[in-house]
Amino acid sequence: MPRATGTKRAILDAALELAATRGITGTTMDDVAELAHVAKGSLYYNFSSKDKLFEALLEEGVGSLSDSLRAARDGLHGREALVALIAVLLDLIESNAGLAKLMAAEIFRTDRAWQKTLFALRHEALAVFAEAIAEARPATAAAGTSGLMASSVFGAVLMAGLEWLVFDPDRDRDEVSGAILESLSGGLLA
Amino acid sequence: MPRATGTKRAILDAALELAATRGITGTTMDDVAELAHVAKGSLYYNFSSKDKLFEALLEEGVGSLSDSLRAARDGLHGREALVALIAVLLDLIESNAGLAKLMAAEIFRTDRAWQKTLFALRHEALAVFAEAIAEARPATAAAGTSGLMASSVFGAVLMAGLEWLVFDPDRDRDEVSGAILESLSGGLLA
DNA sequence: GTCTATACGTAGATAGAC
DNA sequence: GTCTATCTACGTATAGAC
Repeated sequence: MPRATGTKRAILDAALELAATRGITGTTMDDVAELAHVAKGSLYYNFSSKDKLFEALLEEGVGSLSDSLRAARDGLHGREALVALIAVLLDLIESNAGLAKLMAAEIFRTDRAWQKTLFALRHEALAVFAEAIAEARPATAAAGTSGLMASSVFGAVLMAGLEWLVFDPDRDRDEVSGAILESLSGGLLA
Repeated sequence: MPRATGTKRAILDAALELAATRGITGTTMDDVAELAHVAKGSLYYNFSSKDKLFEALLEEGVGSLSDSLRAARDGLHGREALVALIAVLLDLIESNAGLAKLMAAEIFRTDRAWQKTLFALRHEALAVFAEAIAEARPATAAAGTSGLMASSVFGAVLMAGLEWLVFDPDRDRDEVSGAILESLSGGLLA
């Protein structure tokens, strides 16, 4: 997602890099300022508070996640659409490992200032999966469980993807992709 | 896991309850002392530091997770073993939602004082799944991807389980279980 | 073994020069 | 729009009474 330049960009990038390993609460504004090579005052000029800074960060990151997923699904149907979504999600996790870690850490917290924002974004991203699942399996849609299955699939990709990037980065990407697809293809349980 | 009584128990319970929503860094020793109805001095008498307190908490929680998984798998083979593991994991998440949230938030952080402990415990729990997968699918074992598939399955159950407990608690447990099993049975991709 | 009181460092935030 | 300097509050940890 990092694209534009300027102070805001540098701050957001630094904040993400730090929070990916230390968590948001564990990341200080002094650390962010130092890594971004700006003074702390500039942080508060560009973002009114620490909460707003990280809300902006999550909004940008998770928002673009939904966009990428929608684009990947575009024009595809049934099994094809789901396979494409899984592949793109894994790509996004790989190229935004920091954001993925942050999401994994923050997604189930309910006490945050930006809770509503994150909830809405999370819902948007999962909805893309849920829609694809509902379309592929009308019975699931009727049972009202496509949302749960979307979480299940999303969780499988997220956890396996981060396992790979954090603890086993030398492994080949295709192996990871293959393992996820096999686990979701009934290779284990069918 | 909470079983014994006494000050240590009260402290651990309070710490878990708070950290489940605020995260560990966001939980203060003052808060823990207040909720546990003990003075802050008692915290430091029973645990030498905040880090040690939470290390003990994770060790107890994640350690018992591995034990429960091993017990569930005991005597079962192939598909049966995996279905049992998934069911028990969902049970454990339901009855220890706080710990599950904590795990989700901490599992991919690499800067913690207790990192080695948590890594080992995580590995132990995943190993139970990996062994069951390797046994059920020798081809997977040969390819060396049973660990990745274990993560994938674990992530599916964890994410769907927390989605249920945190955002959709009124839903029936069997629906959740069914959705997870279906997503892992190839209902979507086969 | 648990309490109260306190020391010490640090984090978020602001003021005002440039 | 960015900087330096500073304020204030709070969090971890300790000391010492009971």
